[in-house]
Amino acid sequence: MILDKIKIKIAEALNISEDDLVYPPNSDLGDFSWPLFKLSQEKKMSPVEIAEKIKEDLLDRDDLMNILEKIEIAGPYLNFFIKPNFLITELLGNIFSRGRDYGQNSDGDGDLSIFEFSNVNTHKNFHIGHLRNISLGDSLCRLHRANGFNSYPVSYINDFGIHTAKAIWNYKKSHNPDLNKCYSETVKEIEENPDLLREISKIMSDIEACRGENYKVWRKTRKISLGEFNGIYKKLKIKFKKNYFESEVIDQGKEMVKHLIKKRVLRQSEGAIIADLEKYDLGVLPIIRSDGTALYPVADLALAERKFKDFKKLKNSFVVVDVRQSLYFKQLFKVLSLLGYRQNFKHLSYDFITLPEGMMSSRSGNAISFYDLYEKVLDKLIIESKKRHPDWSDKKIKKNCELLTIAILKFEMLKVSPRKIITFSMEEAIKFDGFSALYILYGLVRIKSILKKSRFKLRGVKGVDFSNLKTDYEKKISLKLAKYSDIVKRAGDNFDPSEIAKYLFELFKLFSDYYQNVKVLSSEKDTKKARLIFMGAIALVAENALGLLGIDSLDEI
RNA sequence: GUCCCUGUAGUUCAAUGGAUAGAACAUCAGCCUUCUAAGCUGAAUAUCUAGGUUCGAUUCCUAGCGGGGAUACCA
Repeated sequence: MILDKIKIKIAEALNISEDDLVYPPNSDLGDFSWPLFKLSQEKKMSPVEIAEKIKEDLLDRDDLMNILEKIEIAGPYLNFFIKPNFLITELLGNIFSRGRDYGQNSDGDGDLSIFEFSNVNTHKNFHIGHLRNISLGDSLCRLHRANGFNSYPVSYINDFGIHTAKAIWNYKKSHNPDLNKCYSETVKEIEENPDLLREISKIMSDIEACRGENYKVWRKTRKISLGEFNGIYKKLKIKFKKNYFESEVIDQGKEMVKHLIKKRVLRQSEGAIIADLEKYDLGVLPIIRSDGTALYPVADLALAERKFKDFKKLKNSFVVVDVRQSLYFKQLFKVLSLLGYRQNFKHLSYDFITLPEGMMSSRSGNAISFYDLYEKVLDKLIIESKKRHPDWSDKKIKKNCELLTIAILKFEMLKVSPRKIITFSMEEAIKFDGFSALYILYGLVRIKSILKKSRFKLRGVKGVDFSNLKTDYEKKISLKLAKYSDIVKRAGDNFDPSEIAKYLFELFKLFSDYYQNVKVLSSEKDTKKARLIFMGAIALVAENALGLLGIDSLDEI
């Protein structure tokens, strides 16, 4: 915002587009920079010659020199330095007047968007792959909202597939409440004895027909799974606007399939029902198996229709699912467009989590469960926390560490760009230094501690003299704070929360340096006041940014 | 075979086509009578290969090589 204003002024004075101004790689070089390569070619003059001429002209312009401290020539670049006092005064005024909204924009025009994520399977493990999915989906939804969209999270739970029948087959014998174990045991048995598939098929058709013992067991085990999921959502503080279940849309989906066959969008082939999308270069999408049972798209078609019923005026329907299903969603969206849907469907893909020894899967039973990771991180934090705070009660330590655990886990999932594979190692996961949520929250706690000790109450920033904030640290941090809105925009446009995570880490690296070298509480009266307000601004921006990642801040660590 | 993603330091990741390619981890050496040392400071190491576009390429294009994924009845 403030930087845009300054940028525009400089660009106008130079009679160039503001996009021609870049940020120098190093802040010692300047705050904005104009590379002169193009101009020097056009004019057939050396960049230095041009730079000197332009610099002379600019120095005469009072309107510009009110905001600029100096202009320097560095080789083929013309570098501009903003007056720190001007920057800081404008910036802090802006931050405190916008408050919780600082950094947001209204680009989305309030368009209604929904983000479908979670996509967990009942009767299977909630593993760390789902943690990535949920952390990402939630953050993307928040980011979208910060960019002016009216966005809501919805969940879709697969409680109906053949995997439920497989889990139930073993559960009926073992009564093991660990349903994932039941599932993987059955998978193993089927490998040895493929004839079991007939029994599985019988269970599946009983579930579909809502009849007998199998259906009862399905209800019971489904409830166990959903209870577990809800516990995790609660811990992660994720609230969905709407919860969809495969079992609730499947019938409607079957009706739609009949209709689509009549409309010749779908047809029979090799005993199955398919959507032939060869002419769109999208291959073939199987919809109904040759034994008559439904495949994934049946429910997904109905789900799309359900969404439009529940969310009138829906403009964007986003689905957060891993990258392996890219082709599937292209096919599905094509079928929906053939059906006449004109809204924006988008698959937001991300790469999966692998283990150092290879792929993770519920099938083989080697997936790391959410709770396994959660407990390990929590235990480690509690041990450390007890060492640091012998005076804290066990209850306080536990509560604090639980909040920290969630923050750390979400941050780990979000700090990597969605298109990167995360190779998970438990050893790395329980280290918390460096680029981690703990580093950021720790810095924030230091700020809060200073503010608390100062007993200072902020009553607006109008008329406050910030000219005492003249250290290089303060200028660097101010520039960083000023760039926040650009980051929100970019992260939103790219659907990439890792930009926010990186931003936070960079901001707190600057802060840690500042903290180490500049004292707030012991500084002279007016300087102290200005610095306390400055601390408040950093905390505000940091909490806004953490909010976009779905992370709450703490008062003490 | 075809399509998609990907290749940067010992490892995990950065770098709107621009200046000396940045961090973190690990390793080594320092910093607590001073706002929380889960912190700070300092030290070594890297763009897969070959072309092309450009004043300028880690970034864009082409080919090759390596890794991962998808490719009709798994989800």
